[in-house]
Amino acid sequence: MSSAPSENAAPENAALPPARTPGKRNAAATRQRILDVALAEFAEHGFSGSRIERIAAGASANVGMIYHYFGNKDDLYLAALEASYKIIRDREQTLDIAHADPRQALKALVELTFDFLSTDPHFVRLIMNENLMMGRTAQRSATIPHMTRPLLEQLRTLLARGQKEKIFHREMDAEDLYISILGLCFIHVSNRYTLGSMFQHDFAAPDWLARRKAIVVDVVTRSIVATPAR
Amino acid sequence: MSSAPSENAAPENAALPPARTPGKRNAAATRQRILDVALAEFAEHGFSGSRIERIAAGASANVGMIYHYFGNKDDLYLAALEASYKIIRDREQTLDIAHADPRQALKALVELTFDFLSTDPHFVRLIMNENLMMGRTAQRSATIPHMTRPLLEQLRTLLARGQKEKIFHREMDAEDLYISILGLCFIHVSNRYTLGSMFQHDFAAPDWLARRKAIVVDVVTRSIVATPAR
Amino acid sequence: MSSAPSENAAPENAALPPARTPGKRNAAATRQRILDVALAEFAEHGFSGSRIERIAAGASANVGMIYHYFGNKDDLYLAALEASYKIIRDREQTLDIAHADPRQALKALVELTFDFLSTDPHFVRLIMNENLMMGRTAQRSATIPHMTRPLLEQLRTLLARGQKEKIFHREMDAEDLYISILGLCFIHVSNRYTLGSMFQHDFAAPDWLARRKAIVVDVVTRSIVATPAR
Amino acid sequence: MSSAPSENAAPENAALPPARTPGKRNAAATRQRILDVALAEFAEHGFSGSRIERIAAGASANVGMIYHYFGNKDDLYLAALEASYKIIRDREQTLDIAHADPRQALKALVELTFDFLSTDPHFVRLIMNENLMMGRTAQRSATIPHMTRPLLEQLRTLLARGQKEKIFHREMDAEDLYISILGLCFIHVSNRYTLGSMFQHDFAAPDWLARRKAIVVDVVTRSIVATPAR
DNA sequence: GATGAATGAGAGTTCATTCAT
DNA sequence: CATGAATGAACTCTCATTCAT
Repeated sequence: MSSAPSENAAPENAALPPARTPGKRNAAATRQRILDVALAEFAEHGFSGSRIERIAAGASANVGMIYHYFGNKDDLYLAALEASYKIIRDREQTLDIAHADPRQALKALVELTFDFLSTDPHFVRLIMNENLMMGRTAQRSATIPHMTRPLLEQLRTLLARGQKEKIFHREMDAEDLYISILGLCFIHVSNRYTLGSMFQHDFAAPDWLARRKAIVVDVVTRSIVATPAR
Repeated sequence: MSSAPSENAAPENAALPPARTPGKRNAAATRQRILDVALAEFAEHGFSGSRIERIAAGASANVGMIYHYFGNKDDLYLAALEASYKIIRDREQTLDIAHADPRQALKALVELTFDFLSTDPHFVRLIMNENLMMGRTAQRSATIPHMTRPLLEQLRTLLARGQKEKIFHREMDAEDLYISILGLCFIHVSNRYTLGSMFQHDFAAPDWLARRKAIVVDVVTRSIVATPAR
Repeated sequence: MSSAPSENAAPENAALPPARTPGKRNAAATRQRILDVALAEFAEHGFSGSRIERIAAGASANVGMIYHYFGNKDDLYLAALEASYKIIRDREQTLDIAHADPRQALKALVELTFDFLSTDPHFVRLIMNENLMMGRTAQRSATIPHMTRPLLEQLRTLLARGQKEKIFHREMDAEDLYISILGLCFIHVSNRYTLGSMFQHDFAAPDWLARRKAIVVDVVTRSIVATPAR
Repeated sequence: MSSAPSENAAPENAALPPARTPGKRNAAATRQRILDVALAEFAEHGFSGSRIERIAAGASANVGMIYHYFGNKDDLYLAALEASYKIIRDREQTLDIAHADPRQALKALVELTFDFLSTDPHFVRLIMNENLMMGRTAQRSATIPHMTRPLLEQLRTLLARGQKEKIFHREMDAEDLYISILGLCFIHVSNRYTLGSMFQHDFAAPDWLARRKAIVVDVVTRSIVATPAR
């Protein structure tokens, strides 16, 4: 159920002996379990379709605990959304754009995005749901609006270097490039089921994903590399 | 509110032989009004978030009528989804791919897709919602799974001609091309709000759309046109 | 669907050529069809469980007709109840108690009651339902309260003759005898399903009914025939 | 209102260790109150005619609690039916058939049945309703189908002894005898209102019941006792 | 006479939230 | 900290009844 328990729960549990004090359960751990389950629930059912009671049961907690730790359904959803964003942000930081060949760096960036969106079972669905809700919750968040800052910075650096080196000849904006990458990496996940019923195959199959990833890298690269006059 | 104004509003103004009172005792009109409002409601609130009562009120009907004509909420949603698909399908048929220069035809196709997805206030949201529901309803539909047949045929014809004429040198699959086009035309609509909070501007602004459309056409074109060895 | 179409509908249809005047349907026949279907519906589903729309559909009529002919659901139920009672009353009149040996006459009466209750698919269920509704409708009826008059008269005559002839030595009241007969003839029909789940066989099977009928005749007879001092 | 006052009301008046507020925050008591009221409601109005809201109000609970404890209306009805059966079963176990004179034992059994059916305000109506619903719920029950096992065993024992002692000469089956008893004890309760409107008196009047009980005992006894050749 | 569209009240059921223990 | 009983508002759906045509 948990999308990334190791990264979130691990620090809490690290120093804890397996046997806890009987009367007092581990508060932080309970909170984290609720959050993990909530993230999965909201991703799977959307906001309206998610059930507080199901989250409580899934986290081996009870409804009261959710209200104790998170206030209400809206705020729990906000917390889940932020937690989900944090995962991708942390992932992006692992890239080292600066010291690579721009073309290789671009490839690495696209592949990371493609892999993350294709692999994380919750992120795309949460984003879709949030957009269906017209960004109501993301706007309330103190952290989400800035989430892609680092990625964009990397992209800008990368673009500038490529253009200076005449590898990328076009004056493409980082924003435009980012949106193209996102669109090409997002669609087969977001539209997995409607595409599936159109083309009659599974858009999450590993083989298909591997082939598609190469195509996406190619499409993105072709869109900015300098070409002899055409 | 009406997603199919031509079919609904037109007869009222034109010369109708039976000449009935618009909102009263008119089965077909009532059914259509319900369907139009339901389409908007489901697009705006998703399935769970949509309210039968709100649809009834919006259609100047009452709850009983909805159940009389559509059976239940699920089937009303199915009808709305099918009606929405029908609109884009009809639009696509207006394209004349066969008799144009492949490059121009591709451009026309991309622009039509871009414009439709950017303009229709309901289609993208319905598709997103349907995917969040794991395609549960699209699978039940007798018509939806075949909806992109004609479009794909057009795309295959176009690709074949372009490749024969050596304008398109790549052996790109129609499916792959379609998904790239869809991804590039879909993302700024589907992710309008989360992108908006990242980049702090409105992704539905006409100026931005016009510029972006050109970029998308460019990215798609570059992805398949023959280029001198690179 | 009709519980006794021959007795009720026959006179209406007798003189009618198969082709009716197109514009005007046969009013009396429609009314009768509704009544027949209503009787079956009320017997099958009880008052609350019966559906006006289902009755209309079953009678190949429409809801408006039911209100036109019968006023409302309550009055339709009353009409159905009275129609059902009329059937058993007519049946009882076929007995000729006066000119038979008292013991034979008693047997004939018991068998007639047993057969009617076991055979008519609706009567017992309507009576049960009416009793569950605390006789609310039977009390409103002008005809129902007198329905068993003739039967009781026959029973009184029969008892008096049997006692005068010293065949029936007991001073049993006609009412008491009637209730015993009714109880013994009613229970396997009224409690068909709960008895069925207790004894694991079908209480409407012809074989069982034939055997049981003999037992009931025997029990009733033994209850009133004169016996040497015991 | 309560069908099982011993289990419900007694603890309140007795010395209860936890001593909770009667109507508040007491799961078992709330559940029992709902069940008691539901039993009465279903007996009075039948399944379709019963109202969840009325049951909640009658039990000083709210609608949600009913769904919390019983799932849905169907299952609440099942619980009520089982509870009602349990009452008569327990009552029957109080009889000591084995050590009495067969004739006396038979009399005791008939009188117990007669009294229970005449006295319990709910049982007969629930059985009638269940049969109108074609035993749909009794069949789902794990306990009901076996409910008359013990009674039938008693009856078989009693019959065998009576026949061995030449008091009962007939080879009457226990099932046949049971059905006769049930029919004779059931009819004035099940058909209380239709009989009432026929005979113009109250079939629940104590005087009438006392007289009738003697008759029923007599009819049953005569049906199986050995008689000199007739 | 006949049709079926339309109405409105109310039924069963669900669910976020509160609160006594 | 933790539990789960209790609440009340709302939601989907049904149905007897009316009424324009």
